[in-house]
Amino acid sequence: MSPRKAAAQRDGQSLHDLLVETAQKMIATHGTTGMTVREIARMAGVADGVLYNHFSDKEELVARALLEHVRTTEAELGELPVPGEGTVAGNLHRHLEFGLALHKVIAPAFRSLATQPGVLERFGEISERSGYWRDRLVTYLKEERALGRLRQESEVDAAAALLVGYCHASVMAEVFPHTGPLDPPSADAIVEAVLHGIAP
Amino acid sequence: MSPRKAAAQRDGQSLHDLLVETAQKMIATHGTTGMTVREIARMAGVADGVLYNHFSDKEELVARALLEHVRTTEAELGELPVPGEGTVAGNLHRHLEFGLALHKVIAPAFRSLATQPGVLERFGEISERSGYWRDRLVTYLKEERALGRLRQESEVDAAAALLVGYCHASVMAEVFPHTGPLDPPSADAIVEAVLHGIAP
Amino acid sequence: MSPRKAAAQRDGQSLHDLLVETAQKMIATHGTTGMTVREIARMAGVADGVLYNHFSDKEELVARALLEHVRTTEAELGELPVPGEGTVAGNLHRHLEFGLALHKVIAPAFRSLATQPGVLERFGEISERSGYWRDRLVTYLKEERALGRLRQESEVDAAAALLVGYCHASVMAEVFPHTGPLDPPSADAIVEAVLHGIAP
Amino acid sequence: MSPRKAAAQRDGQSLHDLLVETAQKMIATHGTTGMTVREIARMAGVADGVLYNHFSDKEELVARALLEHVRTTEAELGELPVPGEGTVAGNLHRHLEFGLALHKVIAPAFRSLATQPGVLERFGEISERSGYWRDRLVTYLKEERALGRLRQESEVDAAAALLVGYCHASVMAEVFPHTGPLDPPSADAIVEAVLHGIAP
DNA sequence: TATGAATGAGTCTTCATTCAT
DNA sequence: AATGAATGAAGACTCATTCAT
Repeated sequence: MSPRKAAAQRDGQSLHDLLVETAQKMIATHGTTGMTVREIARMAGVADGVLYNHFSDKEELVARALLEHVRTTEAELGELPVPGEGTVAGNLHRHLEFGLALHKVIAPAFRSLATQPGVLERFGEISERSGYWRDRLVTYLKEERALGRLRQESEVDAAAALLVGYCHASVMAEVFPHTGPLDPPSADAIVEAVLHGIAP
Repeated sequence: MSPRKAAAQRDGQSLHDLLVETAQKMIATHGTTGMTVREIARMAGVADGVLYNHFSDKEELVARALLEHVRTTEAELGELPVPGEGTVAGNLHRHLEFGLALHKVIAPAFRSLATQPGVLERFGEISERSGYWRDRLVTYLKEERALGRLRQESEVDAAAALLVGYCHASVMAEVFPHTGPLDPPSADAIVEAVLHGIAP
Repeated sequence: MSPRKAAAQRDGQSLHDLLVETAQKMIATHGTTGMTVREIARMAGVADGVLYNHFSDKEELVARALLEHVRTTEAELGELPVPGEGTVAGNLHRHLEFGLALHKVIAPAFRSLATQPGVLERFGEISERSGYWRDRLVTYLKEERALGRLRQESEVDAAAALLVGYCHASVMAEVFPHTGPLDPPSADAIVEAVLHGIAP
Repeated sequence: MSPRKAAAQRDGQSLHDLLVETAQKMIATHGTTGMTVREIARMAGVADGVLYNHFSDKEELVARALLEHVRTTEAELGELPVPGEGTVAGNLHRHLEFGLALHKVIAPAFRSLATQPGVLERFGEISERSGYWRDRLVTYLKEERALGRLRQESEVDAAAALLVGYCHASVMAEVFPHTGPLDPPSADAIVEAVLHGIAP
C-alpha cells in the first residue's frame, strides 16, 4: 500500500546495486536461461516493477549483471605476471591458466545469452575495453617484446589471439562434448608452440 | 477457401524441402534467434501448421536446416592442401581459411543450443565433421614434420589446438559481436606466429 | 495419385462400414478420448479426408460408432428372461446382471464423450428408442404384471428406474473410486428390495 | 495503455474471486465444455493472462469454481428429516429431493473429468460430501427400521443403493440428454416402489 | 469416389512491461 | 521511489475440415 524501503536499504545498499548483485548470483549459479524479471525481483525481495525505476529494461540489468560477473570472477583469479619478471614461458603458463579458468566460469553465462542478442549489445556498450584478460595478455606480450624478451618482429597480437582462441575452444569442448579434442595438449606444449613455433 | 498446392509446388519442390530451405536461409541471415514457427511459415508462404505435417517438432526442422546449411557450405569449401606440396606457410593459410569458413557455418548451431538443447541430439553429425577438419589438420602437420618441413620436436598437436581454437574464437566474435577482438590479426600473422613462435 | 479402392473393398465392405467399425474398436479399447480423425483414418488404412464422403462430419461418425458399440455389446451379453417363465426374482437377477455388465462395458465410451455434447445429440438422433436394455426391462416388468406375477398397482416404471440407476451408480463407482459405496449390497438384496420394498 | 484496477475492483471484489465466480456461472449455465481460458477472461472482462497470476493452472481455477458451485448449492438444500418424525414416505421423499439436487450439482464435475483428469485430484472434497448424504440416508433408514417403522428384515442398504443410483442416473440424464428415460417416474412412484416393492 | 497435403483458427501458457496507488 | 496486479502480445502445437488431383 505504501512505498517500502524494506530489503533495499536494510544494509544501506541501493536497489540498483541489489538488483545487479542478485542477477549476478543467478547468472553464476544457473546461467541466464529462464531468468525472468519476476524471478529476479522475488530473489531480491523487491517488487516486480522496481526494476524499471533503475534500468531502462531487463536487458540493461542483465548486461550489467553480466559485466559484474566477469569483473568479479576475474578479480578472484589472482595475479597476472609482471613483464620482465620470471621466465616468459612461466609467465605465459600463468596467463594460459588464468584464461582457461576465466572462460570456464564465464561460459555458462554467455552461453545462454546466445538467444538474447540485445543483452550482448548492451554489454558491449557499457563495458569499457580495458582490464579484461585478453587486453592484459596483449599488453603483457608487447611489454615483454619491448623489453627484448620476445622477438622484435614477432606477431604478439596473433599469438594472443591463438591463446584466447584456445581458451574459447576448451570451453566449447565442455559445452559440446563431442566437438572437443579427444586428447588435449598440455599447457606446456601450448606455451612451447607459441614461443618457438613449429618451423625448422 | 484456400490454395492447396500453394507455394510448395510452384517450382516442383516438396513442402518439406521448402521449409528446410526457408529455415536454412533464415539461419544464414539471422541465426536461429527469434526464429518462430509462425515466422518460418510466413516466409515460406504457407500455413502455420504445415510444419507439423513434415516434422515432429520445431526442433527437428531447425536441426535439419542447420545440417543442410552445413552441408551446403562445406561443399563449397574446396580442397585441403597435400603435405609436401607448395609451401608450409601457404598450406597452413589454406587450412586456416578452411577452418574459419567451416566454423562460421557451425556457429548458428551454438546459438540454438542455449534454449533448445534437444537440437544437440540430432546434430551429432556436425561435430564429427568439425572434428574431421581438426584431425586432417593434425595429420597434415604430422606428415609435414615427417617430411622434415617442420621441426622434428615441434608441438604440432598444440599448434593444431591453437589454430582450431582460433577458429572457434573467431566464430564467437560473430555470435557475440561486442566481445570479439577489436582488431583481429591477419591470417598471415597467425600463420607466422604458429610457424616461428614469438621467442627470440 | 490415383483413387484407390484399397483396404476399403478388400473384403467387399463399404468404406462407410469400415470407418464405423474401426471407430467402434477404438472406442471399445480406448474410449473416445483423443480419437482424432487422422488416427481413425490411419487405423482404417484409408485417407484422412474419406470420412467426409460418407459422414457429414466427425461427430456423425463417432455417434454411429457409439451406437454400434452399444448394439454389439448388448448382443454379446446373452438372453434376457421371458415373462412368465422361471421365478420373477431369478429373472430380475438376470436383468440386473445384464444391466451391470452392459453399463460396465459402455461406460468408458460415454465417459469421454461428456465434453463433446455434439456427439450425444447425434447419438440421440440416430438411435431408435427400442431394443435397449432399459426398455426391455420395463417391458418385461409390465408383462409380468399383466400376467399377475407382480402386483397390479405396482410402480414398475419406478422399479425399472431404480434398477437402471443402480447400474449407473455402480459404473460411476469405478470411474470415481471415492464416490462409490464402500460396501455394495448383493444382487440378491437389490432384487429383494425391489420386489418387497422396505415397508412393514 | 490499459486500465489497472479494471473490473476487479468495480465492486470491491478480488480478481481471484471474480474469476472463480465467472467460471462458476459458466459451469452452471453451460457446464465445463468449451470453457476456454480466453472465454473465461473475456466474460470476466479481464486480460487473458490474469488467470495465471492467481491460479497455477486452468485446472485449478475450474476445480475451485466447481467446488464453489457445489458449496453454494448445497447450502441451499435445507434439512434432512429426523427418524420417527413425520411419515416415512414423506421423509423418503425429502431425502430423494435432497439427493437429486445434490447430484445435479455434482454433474459438471463428471464432465470435466473426461479430458482433465487432474481436476479429480483437487475435487476430493466433493466425493466426501456426496458420500455424506448416502451415509445419512442409510443411517436414517436403519433408525427408522429400529423404530419399527420399516420391516425388520428389510434390505435398507439395498434400498439406499437403489435410491442413490437413481439420483446418479437422473444426473446422467441431464449430462447426456438423449440417453435418459423419456418419461421419468414421479418421486412419489419411486418412494412407493422402494417402500412396497412390486411383488404381489 | 478416394487421396492426403494444406489450412488456420484455436488451445494453454509465459513474461516483459505499465501505472494507479 | 516502491508496489504488484493487470496487461496482452507472443510462444509452440493440435486437429477438424477442405479440395485439386
